[in-house]
Amino acid sequence: MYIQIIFLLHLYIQILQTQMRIEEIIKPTYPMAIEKKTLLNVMYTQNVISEKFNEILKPFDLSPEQFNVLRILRGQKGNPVNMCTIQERMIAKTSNTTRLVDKLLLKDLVIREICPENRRKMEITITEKGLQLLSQLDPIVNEHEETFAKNLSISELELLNELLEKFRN
Amino acid sequence: MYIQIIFLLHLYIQILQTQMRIEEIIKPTYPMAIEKKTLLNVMYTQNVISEKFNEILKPFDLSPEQFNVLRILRGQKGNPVNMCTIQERMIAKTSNTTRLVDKLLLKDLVIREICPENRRKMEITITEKGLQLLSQLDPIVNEHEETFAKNLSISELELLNELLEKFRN
DNA sequence: AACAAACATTTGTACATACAAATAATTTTT
DNA sequence: AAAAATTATTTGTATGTACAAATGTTTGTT
Repeated sequence: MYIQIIFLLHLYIQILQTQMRIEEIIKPTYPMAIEKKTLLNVMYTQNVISEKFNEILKPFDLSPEQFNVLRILRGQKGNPVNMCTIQERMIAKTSNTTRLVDKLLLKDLVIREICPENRRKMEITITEKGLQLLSQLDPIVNEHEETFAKNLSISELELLNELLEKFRN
Repeated sequence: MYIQIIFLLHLYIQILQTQMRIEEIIKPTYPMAIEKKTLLNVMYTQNVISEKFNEILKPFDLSPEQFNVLRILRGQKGNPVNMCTIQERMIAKTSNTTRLVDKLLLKDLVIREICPENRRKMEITITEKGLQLLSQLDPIVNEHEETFAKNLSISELELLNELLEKFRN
């Protein structure tokens, strides 16, 4: 099954930096159906991207989710953002914005205040320290994104986008 | 950033079943660079696949990881598998096979015995109940995998695989 | 045989997801 | 104005990941 194989693949991520076809990585005993193989390939590719992104954030002591919240806050250009807005921007399913923001508070990356107009609401603002951290990360994150695309031409990238959009219905 | 946007997209998964381009989903204020867009598209597509797979498993009270372990055990055709083999097949990084197997034990889907030849080792075997659960899931999981591919021709699928392999280096 | 090293698994901790329930403030209804 | 409904956030619980340390067993060395 693909989940099973996906994780098997993890083994190889650190070892192999060269381009490999999915069969070379998972070495199935029987030839895999193209349908299954494609699904696997999407899963695996996302995995590689996430792995690298985690490595980028690790030295900055940020989780991808914390980074995510900081980016949302910066996007508001200094205006405070309340919890439910952050939540909406992150996921439909109620993840735990409260606890994420707690962690950011401990690191002095954000400020949390009660909204004077509506005391149910909280106003979260990114601090100068938070902004500095993000600007430190900006070039690294941009480089990360561009690295993946560099092996494909513009028209190949466009084609890949089209195929992915068709694939997921 | 893509993580930020990826989760935003979640909002739309339940609402939209029709084919959409990535820009229509995330509605960026400025046109997104094709490099960033492609990365996003991979992340989002994996997300859609995982979501659907979770939904499939939920009525069976199985997590993807638990399903994964059961599949590994079935693959051994009745032979017991020890913890480190399961661990290897799942991930390089030491995830928590012990606690995953604990959960499966509670549901009587597996048996855990001390290996008589080497008392450090544990022998994990899938039970009849576990096998029955998997065979119930088989057609649903297969259908799930094939659904995604059905909008693409064989040559498009092959092309998608090639592009993904190039993309991740 | 005793000690160290290696191996297999378990346990602990911090953090994240997913979901449900609780709490508190505000708005709507009667 | 009081009760009900809605809204915003927090808290709780179960589960999973990621990583480090602890435990128990076997193997290798002297």
